[in-house]
Amino acid sequence: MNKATPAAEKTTYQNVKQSVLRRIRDRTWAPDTLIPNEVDLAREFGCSRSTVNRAMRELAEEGILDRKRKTGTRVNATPVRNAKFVIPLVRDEVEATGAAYRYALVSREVLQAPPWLRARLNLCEESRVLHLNCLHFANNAPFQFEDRWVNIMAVPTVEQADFSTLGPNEWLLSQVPFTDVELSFSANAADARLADFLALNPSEPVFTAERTTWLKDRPVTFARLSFGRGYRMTTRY
Amino acid sequence: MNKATPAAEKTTYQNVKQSVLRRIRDRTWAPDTLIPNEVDLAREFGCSRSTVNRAMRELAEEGILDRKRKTGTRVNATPVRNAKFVIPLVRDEVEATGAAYRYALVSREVLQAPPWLRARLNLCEESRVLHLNCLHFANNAPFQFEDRWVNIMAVPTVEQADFSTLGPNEWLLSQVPFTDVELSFSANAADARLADFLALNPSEPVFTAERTTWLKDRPVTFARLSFGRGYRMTTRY
DNA sequence: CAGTGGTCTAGACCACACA
DNA sequence: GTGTGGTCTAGACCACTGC
Repeated sequence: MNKATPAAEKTTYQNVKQSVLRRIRDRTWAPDTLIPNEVDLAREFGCSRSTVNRAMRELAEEGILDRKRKTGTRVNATPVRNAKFVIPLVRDEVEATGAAYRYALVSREVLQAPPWLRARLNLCEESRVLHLNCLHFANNAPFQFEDRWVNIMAVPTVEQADFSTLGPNEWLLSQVPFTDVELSFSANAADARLADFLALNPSEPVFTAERTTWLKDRPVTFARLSFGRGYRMTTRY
Repeated sequence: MNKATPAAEKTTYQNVKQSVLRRIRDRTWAPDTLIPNEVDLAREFGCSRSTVNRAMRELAEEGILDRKRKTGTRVNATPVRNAKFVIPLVRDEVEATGAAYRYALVSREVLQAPPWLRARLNLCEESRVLHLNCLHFANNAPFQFEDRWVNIMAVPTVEQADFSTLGPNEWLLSQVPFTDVELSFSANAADARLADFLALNPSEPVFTAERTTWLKDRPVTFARLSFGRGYRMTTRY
């Protein structure tokens, strides 16, 4: 095979994406412009329609283009960019920084679901829940405080589980499937207990994540994760 | 045409995704299991390999599966789920709640880039930047304070732009292309100025987003967006 | 080397949305 | 009706990677 005389390279969907992005950037196709249809683009780029389709579909998923049947494809004027965040296990997040991960169980109790939780998870009045408080450390400094509630009816085996060495998040992930997740981030002031656990000053700001998961309309668990001082969640795209 | 006797439906990639997810949930394919290859799955599902491929590719993108050539496709033991956040314009975010959006320019000045900004954006010493402070209101209550810095060398026309009625974010989006974005969220305490602008108590926690954008290695702008009391960023998947 | 996923093709039919 | 994107197919070649 003669590598010095390469055959005409095929146009890939990546090529098409790059070309389209270039035209958008250099304003060949300004915002709100209607761009040619897939058949024409395929002819122009010298590739099949499927290749163009994949390129355009991905650009639409990324929020760059807006596609509609019959109307055609338009350059999105306000690129409502989708930021993707990777939500790792605490253990992985800590170890990724090179720090040693340590987990500790703070408390564990089974009780009737309190009203606020019943409302949030849509539980009936006599629902029993497992309530856990845990701490996750990075190099022995508190990294995350986990306040977790598990719906026992949805996960009966949770009552027998031993959470003294393995965190509930890892346990649940390996034991319980889920279909839906709601994730919410906010900034809150540390109360006395939280300040204590995370070694913060009272009312210091705390980055908070709340996660609720369901298995087909059945609530499984609610967790409030409070992060230590200086935590940032970062992404690039 | 007899609709009562529908032809055998074709298997779609959505069907395949659902089937695969079901098998993962009911532990037919437990975590870490190696699942059949695309050719076998196509035969089993009665569809073409391309259809299976698309289903599996999307599940891998979503973090459910882990795919490797030669090795095959494995069920991800720790579903490092990718959470997608839609990052809209402030205007759209406010108006989506039904509130009236209002924008106000607080201050505007051209100056030498301060050292911290030079370091952050990798600017040379004599770089000039436009510094803007803006407020975004929802029903006349402060919603977001925007502290923005624009690299004039990257966007020369910004010096002539009028930001008294249109926010810099909207202006930049419509005027300047970009290739890379870094986005970072954190919780911070309000300083006196911020408390003033956002009608907060001093040192109250503030949800903060910082966004830096580049156009091919050339830094374009850095913005720190501080949100008013009670702000949440939420997503479902 | 051989098995797996990654991609391209050419053609086909369909679903939607606008006129 | 008609034009657009959405998807499926059957087959092909390629690229990576573990043996």
